[in-house]
Amino acid sequence: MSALSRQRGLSRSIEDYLKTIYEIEAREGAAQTNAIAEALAIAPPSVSGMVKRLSESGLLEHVPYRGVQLTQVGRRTAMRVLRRHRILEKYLTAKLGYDWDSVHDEAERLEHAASDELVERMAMALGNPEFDPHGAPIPTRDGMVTAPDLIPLSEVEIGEIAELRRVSDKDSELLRYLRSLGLRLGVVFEVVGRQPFRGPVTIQFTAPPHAEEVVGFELAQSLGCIIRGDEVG
Amino acid sequence: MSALSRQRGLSRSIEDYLKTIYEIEAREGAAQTNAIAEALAIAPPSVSGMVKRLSESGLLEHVPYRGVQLTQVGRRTAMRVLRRHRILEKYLTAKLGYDWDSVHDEAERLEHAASDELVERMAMALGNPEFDPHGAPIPTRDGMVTAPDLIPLSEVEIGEIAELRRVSDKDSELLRYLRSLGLRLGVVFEVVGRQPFRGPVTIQFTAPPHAEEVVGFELAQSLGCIIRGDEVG
DNA sequence: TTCCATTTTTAGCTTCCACTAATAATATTT
DNA sequence: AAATATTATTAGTGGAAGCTAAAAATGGAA
Repeated sequence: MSALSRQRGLSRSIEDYLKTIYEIEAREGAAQTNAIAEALAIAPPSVSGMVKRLSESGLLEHVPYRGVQLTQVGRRTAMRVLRRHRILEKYLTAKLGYDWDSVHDEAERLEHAASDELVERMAMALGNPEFDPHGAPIPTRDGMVTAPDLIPLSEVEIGEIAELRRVSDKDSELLRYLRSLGLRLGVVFEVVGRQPFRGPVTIQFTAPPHAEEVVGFELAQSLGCIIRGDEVG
Repeated sequence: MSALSRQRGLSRSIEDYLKTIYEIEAREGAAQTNAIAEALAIAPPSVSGMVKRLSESGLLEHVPYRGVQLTQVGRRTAMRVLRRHRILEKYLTAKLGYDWDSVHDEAERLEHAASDELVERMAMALGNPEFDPHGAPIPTRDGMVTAPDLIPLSEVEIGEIAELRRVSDKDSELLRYLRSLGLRLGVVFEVVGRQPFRGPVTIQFTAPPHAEEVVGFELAQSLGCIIRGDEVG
């Protein structure tokens, strides 16, 4: 019985690995060593070592040279960390005046120190929110997430009215840029132009002053929207 | 230039050492190895090792076989940690429903993860409180503490009216016991009995229902009071 | 199929920070 | 002053988690 099997005593590192692996797995099916290393900004051999320990303690399964998948236990742990992170982000913005571009780093550190009790108290104080300030769904206490079906802005057709529902929380410079464009969660706009060959998307806000903005294709891919219906021709 | 000289990058361990050394030093003039070890619940040789590293990086001065004193830099750091801890305690009790007996452990972990910015936002949200939930003074941003002059309950004379102003935050069982006696901060009582030879102190609350309680000498030593004036004979 | 690029792993080090066992220095008592 | 008790330090170890350099496995291209 390894040292990992303490009650809540998973190290900061391990929590970070599990959370990261969960995210990569959700995106790509399995998490490869290099992808994990890059996401955590550490060297690949360090990942190999940790993966071995984590699989020995039953948190994930590892097919050498293939990749890694969380076990039930691993996934549940990852969800707990993710819940902590997202509730913290929500609390910090809602109650302590943080902006969506500054909240990630703070939550990143706090998620390893905050007890489940604290996080549940925060959730309570917030009225059990379903989404964090970037639109990411907050897992429930029993580890369920239900992400609404969103469409990347890059795939919204010309003439459609869409609402911004989700952005990535990772890059704070990008988040500041989005805010400067008026792209906050819940904002509604019409797609008025789309250049071919992965070209930029032009949008026009439906609310006055109906500003028009141009968004690069890559960025547009990362913006999750729902369609609000077509404009009346 | 050692690894310690990073911006805010003092490890959790180091922050704990500095805070603990500050507290012992405040109580006893200098912090001895064994006292530090006991306070941190680690073995004395571990302290010897860390003390060497800390003194090499200028955070404290060490006279072998004598003890340890913080330098200016070390003291300032300790005060920052202490400020973080106490504001966190205050915030958690004031805003998130924690009790004075459960708040210490949570703050103990968060104090190493919370940024100064977060702590200042909390302080702001609280109206810049001067005391934590146990009556300990919160250091200012520039590292000043002014502790009011308190008298241990064990030294309050019979017939004097006193107000409870400070308790230790370390032992949560004890804090629950105090609460069960009605001994909260700000409560006012008269000392109606004092047994000699370090015997118990009997108090009677001035507020209805004027309950009488008996407090052991050791406990009475740890309760900080201010005298509110004598009873009118 | 053979070769090359990519991806992963092994081997071997380093730092941090704890531990135990043994030793040394200081303080106290006789 | 000698003997004892207390206190602190050295010496050596261990685990967690990172690193680099070198080797190995895999998969795609020639």
